[in-house]
Amino acid sequence: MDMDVDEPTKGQEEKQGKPIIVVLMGAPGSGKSTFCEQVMGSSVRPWVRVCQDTIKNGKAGTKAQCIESARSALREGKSVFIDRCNLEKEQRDEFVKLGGPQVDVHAVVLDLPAKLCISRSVKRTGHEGNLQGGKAAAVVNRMLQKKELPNLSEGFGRITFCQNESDVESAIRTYSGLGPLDTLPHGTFGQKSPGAKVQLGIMKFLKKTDVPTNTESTSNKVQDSNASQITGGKDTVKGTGLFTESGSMESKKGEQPVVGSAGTDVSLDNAPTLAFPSISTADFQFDLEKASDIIVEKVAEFVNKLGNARLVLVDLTHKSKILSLVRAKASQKNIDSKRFFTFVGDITKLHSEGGLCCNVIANAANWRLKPGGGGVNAAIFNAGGPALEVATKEQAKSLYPGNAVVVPLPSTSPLFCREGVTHVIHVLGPNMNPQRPNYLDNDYSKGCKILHDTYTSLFEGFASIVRTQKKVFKGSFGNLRLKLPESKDHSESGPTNHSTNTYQKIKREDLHESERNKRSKGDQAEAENDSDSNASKSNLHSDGSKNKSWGTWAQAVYNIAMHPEKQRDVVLEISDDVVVLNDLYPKAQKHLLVVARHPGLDRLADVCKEHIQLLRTMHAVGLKWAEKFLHDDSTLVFRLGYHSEPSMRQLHLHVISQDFNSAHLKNKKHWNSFNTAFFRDSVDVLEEVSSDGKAILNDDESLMSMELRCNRCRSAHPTIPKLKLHIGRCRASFPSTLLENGRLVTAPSNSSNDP
DNA sequence: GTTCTAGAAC
DNA sequence: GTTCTAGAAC
Repeated sequence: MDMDVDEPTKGQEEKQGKPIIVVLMGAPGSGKSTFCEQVMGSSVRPWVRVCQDTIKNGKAGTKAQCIESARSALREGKSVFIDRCNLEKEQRDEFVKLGGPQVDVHAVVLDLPAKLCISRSVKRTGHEGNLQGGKAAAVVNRMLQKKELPNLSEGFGRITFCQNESDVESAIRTYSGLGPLDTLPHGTFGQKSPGAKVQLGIMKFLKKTDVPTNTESTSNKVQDSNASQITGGKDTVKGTGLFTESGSMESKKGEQPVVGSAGTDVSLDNAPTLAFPSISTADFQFDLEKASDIIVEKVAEFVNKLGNARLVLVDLTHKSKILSLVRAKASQKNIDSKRFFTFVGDITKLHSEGGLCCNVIANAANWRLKPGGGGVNAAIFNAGGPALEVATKEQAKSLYPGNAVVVPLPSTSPLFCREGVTHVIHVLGPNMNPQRPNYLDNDYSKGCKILHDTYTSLFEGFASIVRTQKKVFKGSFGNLRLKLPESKDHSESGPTNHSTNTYQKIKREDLHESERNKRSKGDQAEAENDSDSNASKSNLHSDGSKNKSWGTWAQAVYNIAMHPEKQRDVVLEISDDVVVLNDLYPKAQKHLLVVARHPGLDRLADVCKEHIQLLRTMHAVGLKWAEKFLHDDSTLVFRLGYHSEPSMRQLHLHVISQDFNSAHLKNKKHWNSFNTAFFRDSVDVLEEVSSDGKAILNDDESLMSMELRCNRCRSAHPTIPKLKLHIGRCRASFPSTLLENGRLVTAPSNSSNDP
């Protein structure tokens, strides 16, 4: 149903592979050039950066020059970044006009805090626009006053708003990941409050200093300062009537100086807030009394370290036993109810349905960090969408009980747009449910320790987010004198350095870099000694239409053919025309290669009439070896032939026994490359080349994904292991086509030798 | 060509 | 939870 709608457009777009023109918008210092560099540095799509600051031989040029340069790049099928401020609609109009049915127009808005842009502009020394020093602040300020945020009606197919570093990173990832034919969904992404002049993230902090003059209605204010429980949901309107359950706290809290604290409440309502479910007490069946003790103990430990940040324990129902236990114990411990309280509502809809702003939510995850499984985990992954899944994968692949992983939420996630959630912290608590992994078998001494660790990891993860946000804010608005209390511990460098990230893998590319350099140097040295060194870089087919470059790994057979004396241990036979060697990864009991030594003959496609004698020699040599093996084991059956499109450079004839009994035969391609039309029997190739001057090639990729059929009885098998099981037993005779024309090579008196 | 690994399929 | 495939890395 969905497919019917999606398929036609998708198909069209894939065929066309439309270039994209991305109009970047942002003040100097907003990171436009960095954005381009980062995408272009890792993208496989051809990108051109059109930068007005450098367009005239490295010097600043005109808008017209940019338009012309963009137009010509698009004509060549390249995608284009327009790297200039483009803050006003009029400045963008002509770039938008470059779009059309053949070109997709996107906007990426780097709407970062003004102070951040200014401080970057001031600091930079080698900026291409030469906007440095004190002038920068004035220029940036003036430009931002004229700022007109784009909208789709201007002609953009897609607009991405980035309001902080993590938005920018997410947008970079999105564009870096685009292959040459990929397209992105249309629409507006990442805009939090359309038309808002002040950014949400800043409002959060401005509130506190703003209070005296702030007349804005605080529609989100749901909290009575005496209350320890707040209820979400539209029907359960906020009011003192709700708080009857917390009567025991009221008397105690009443002693606190709450009068005149309304302003503080407003600021707290916008303070960094972590909403978390009770860990391990639902599906993992952890004892509620013990769990509530631990929650309260950990909250008491952290709540004062977090400045004005808040912790909120969330459950779905008023009847929640864990909520009432925790409320009671928190009240006994005199925990500040403004900084910690319980809340009834859906943790994925705290803002939209409960009116509670939480920038961080915790997830009671599973150890694989995968969606599903029901409960909070399923709900959060559902609400977070694919963006959460992807972002999670980037941080960690699994989680041990007691640990947490902080995941910055991309702006494309609905949780980000709708609920204002910037981070999800996955935690895995101890499990007391025998049906679930890591069952602790009622060992509560272990269980309690793990639950302690879980909350410690969770709250530390949250603390690191708070610290990072504070740092960004201080860096850009230091002159506003924030009233956020300092936290004691500055040793952690931020959420991405959180201890649980040890699961992250070091990129393989980095490890291989030096190795790769060594090898390519070696190849070069070798190529220089060869008369046909060009062939190693690009290779022209006989029809002249097709170029292919061979990877380093694909040169091994070629190297042996050219210098067999260097690799005597693998070579079985050397003549002027051929070398014979055992396939390094034989796909059957006997599997040889007869390799042509003729330079420039990379593959069957390169073969023409003049090579017929060479092909006959190769066939004769292959046959000789097959017969030798048959002499030792008459039950073997051989086939001689070529791959239509080989993986290894240099024409080679496979001599392979038809048992395919080998641990190296592992996948569909291995099987199908020897058992479909992709494999060209040597006898047929000889006929074709002598009559037509060239061999027929069946190099269609689809042959490699054909169903797996037995080479004798032609029965189909679902997997390689099952196929191998079958061919180990199948004694059916070979198909008639193989029995004709000498395609199969058997022992001379094979049948009479059978017992 | 292989190895590695995520994730689909069972 | 395990087996198997497929895609990307070299």
